[in-house]
Amino acid sequence: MRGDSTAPNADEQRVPDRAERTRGPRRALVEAEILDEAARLFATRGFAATSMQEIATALGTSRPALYHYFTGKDEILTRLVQGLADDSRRALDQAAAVRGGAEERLAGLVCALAAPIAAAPLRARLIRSSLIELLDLDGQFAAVRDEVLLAVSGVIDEGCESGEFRRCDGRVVAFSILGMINWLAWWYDPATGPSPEALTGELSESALAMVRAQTADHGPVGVSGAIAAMRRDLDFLERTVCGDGSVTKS
Amino acid sequence: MRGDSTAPNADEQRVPDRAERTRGPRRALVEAEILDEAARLFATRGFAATSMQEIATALGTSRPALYHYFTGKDEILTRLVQGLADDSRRALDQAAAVRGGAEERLAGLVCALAAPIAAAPLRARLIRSSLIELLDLDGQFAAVRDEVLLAVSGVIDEGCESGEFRRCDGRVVAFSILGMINWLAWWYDPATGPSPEALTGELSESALAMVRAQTADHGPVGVSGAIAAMRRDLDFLERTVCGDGSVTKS
DNA sequence: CCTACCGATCGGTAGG
DNA sequence: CCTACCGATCGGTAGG
Repeated sequence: MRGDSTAPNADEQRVPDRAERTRGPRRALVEAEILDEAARLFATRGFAATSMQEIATALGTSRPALYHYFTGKDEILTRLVQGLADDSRRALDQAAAVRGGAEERLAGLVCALAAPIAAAPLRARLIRSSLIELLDLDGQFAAVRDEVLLAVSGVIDEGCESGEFRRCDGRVVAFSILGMINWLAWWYDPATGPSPEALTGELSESALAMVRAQTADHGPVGVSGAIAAMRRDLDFLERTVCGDGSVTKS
Repeated sequence: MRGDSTAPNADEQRVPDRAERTRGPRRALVEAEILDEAARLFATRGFAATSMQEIATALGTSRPALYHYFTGKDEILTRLVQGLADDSRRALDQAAAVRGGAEERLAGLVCALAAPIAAAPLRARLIRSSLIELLDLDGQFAAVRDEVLLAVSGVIDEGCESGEFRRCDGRVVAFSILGMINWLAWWYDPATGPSPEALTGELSESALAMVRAQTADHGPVGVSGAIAAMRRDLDFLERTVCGDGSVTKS
């Protein structure tokens, strides 16, 4: 545990923004306002369908004024997505500090990844809805996205081999857990739903239940379930007996 | 039981399209081509960022020609989303025919909901990326979306009360399972990943593990455990496929 | 920070 | 007369 120095809110207060260092606190404040309003509009209307005029009107200012703080619409989106990438990186750092078995480390990952999404669901929606529209961003975000996937699938594979977890396709289950987490952005409302703490607890519990080794008295469900189970077992045997990496499908 | 008339592929062949009935088979074919190309472009570039010219160019035709088949860009998106809504409704019908305990019914729901997404991930992305941009569609899709949520959370609550499932927040877990399923559209590639059948099997297995009431003792692990598990699965398949006589092909 | 204004391009439709 | 299109251009509006 690294303590609360990695908490997003504390971080924003402690480390001065780039804009604050170069142009003063006033500019940083206005930029934050613009980013917040733009995030809300991009998330609800879409990036391409949101005009700079709409952002200006929502802020009670003129459209050209926005160009004093940002070079254009693209830079606003870029800054927003960079903030989301920073959230993911902080979550990885925080989860990497968790010691213990595969269960504890997976729970730490789920909580750390889900917390920033639960804190600002509207912003989190931007990842899927606007990486499409500004293709340059996808390259910037690909690195941290791959790291997240590797972290989750890695701890699942470890738990699989140690026997803590049931035999499963680490990649598919990792995507399933990430889907469970990321989907938060499209349904969770802090105002009407459970508290963020209760939510992250429930999610990590679900993720652990998903992979935890269980007793064998429940047979596989249906023919497809039995075939899927045998396929998992074959994959597991292949990895264990034949070694690692030689026959993996990317 | 409605029988196999609810299978998507069979349905398209058996029941003539609206366009086919009114304007002939030639028109229905062209409309399907336009819809397919538009879905690909909308999913990769976004709805607002895709021009009618891009759709026409990709099809090797002129832009005005598109207006002979559709009144405009909005109608193309509307038709696409209606097709996705129909998929969800067919999935609900198919899952409603499954008899058994909460486990079997939940597995049926997961398989039925995941199958059309696995079959056409690019199309499925439209739900999230373009309901934003055409607000009228959200109202049309809200009904079936609520039905899906109620079906999943309902069967979870039932399993909870009967003791089949662990105590959990049915709403949160339902959204988690739906997130796991819907996220498929953003990572699953039928060309490089597991087969759709293996995938839906894996997903329903994960969903069941997520909610199943668990016991404390762990099953056998390691190579011998995997072999023992496969022997159990083979026995199950033998009983099901050879004993029953009717091999259900899903 | 506004007013004024640009080159480019949008979705949709005319006549033939 | 029908259908299935084409080349050219409409009025508005986008980001900058």
